[in-house]
Amino acid sequence: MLNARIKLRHLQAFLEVARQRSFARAAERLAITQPGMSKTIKELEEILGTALFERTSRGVALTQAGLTLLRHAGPAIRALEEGVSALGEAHAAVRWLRVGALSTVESRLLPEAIRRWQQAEADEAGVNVVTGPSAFLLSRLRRGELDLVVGRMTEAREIRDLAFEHLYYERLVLVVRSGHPLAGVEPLEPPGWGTSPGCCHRPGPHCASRSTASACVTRCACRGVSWRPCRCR
DNA sequence: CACTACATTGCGGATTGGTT
DNA sequence: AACCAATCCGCAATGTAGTG
Repeated sequence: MLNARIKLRHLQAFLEVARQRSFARAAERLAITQPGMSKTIKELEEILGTALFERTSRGVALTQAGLTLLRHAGPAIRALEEGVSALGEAHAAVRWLRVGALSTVESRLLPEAIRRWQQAEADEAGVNVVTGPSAFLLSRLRRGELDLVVGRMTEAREIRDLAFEHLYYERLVLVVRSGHPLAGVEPLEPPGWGTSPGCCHRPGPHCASRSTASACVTRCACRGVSWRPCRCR
């Protein structure tokens, strides 16, 4: 239980002195007198029963106890400030739409979509965009940390219990080396790939595109195309 | 030794908060 | 509402240590 004698002013004074390394400068920053600052710190030290600063003729330095308090008081005060700030935003009725998007979506589709949405909404709602792999975005969506995700269709298991809507088709581009039999073949449709061995990114521990690879293999197999997933370097 | 920069102490008025 | 103790904070004086 926090000692009831410890007030917010004590912690604010402590943090400012720790920042400024000087009672006088900290007092100036907080708009109190230097003796007032000295007393406030002394009170806090008496309450805690330990010295927080080493006094020198040229200022002050944190003691080990001061460092320990700083590690906890700093985040605590910041959390409090953020809480008060959040209440202020809620009071001002600021709405935020939290959108998860793949990097390709973020740069191409999203800017125009956000512009249209804000025009349609005609209010002060803001948009907070988070990018990352599908699995990461979907996990945040499930935890309620995102309002919606714009990404690729993925395995049914990952989108189970989620409402989704098909937005668009994405054009895929086949890239081959110079001199490859498929280079210059036009139009290049899957049946025309013949028996050419293919290379497809195989998901590893660093990659979450398992669904992309498996879908690729499945679709090619349906068209009688030999398609061997391998790890590209 | 004088000056400067800093912290500490004592005092007192104003404010706050709990109790009746 | 009145009372009172605790708290807050400013002013003035004082102490300490580094510097030229």
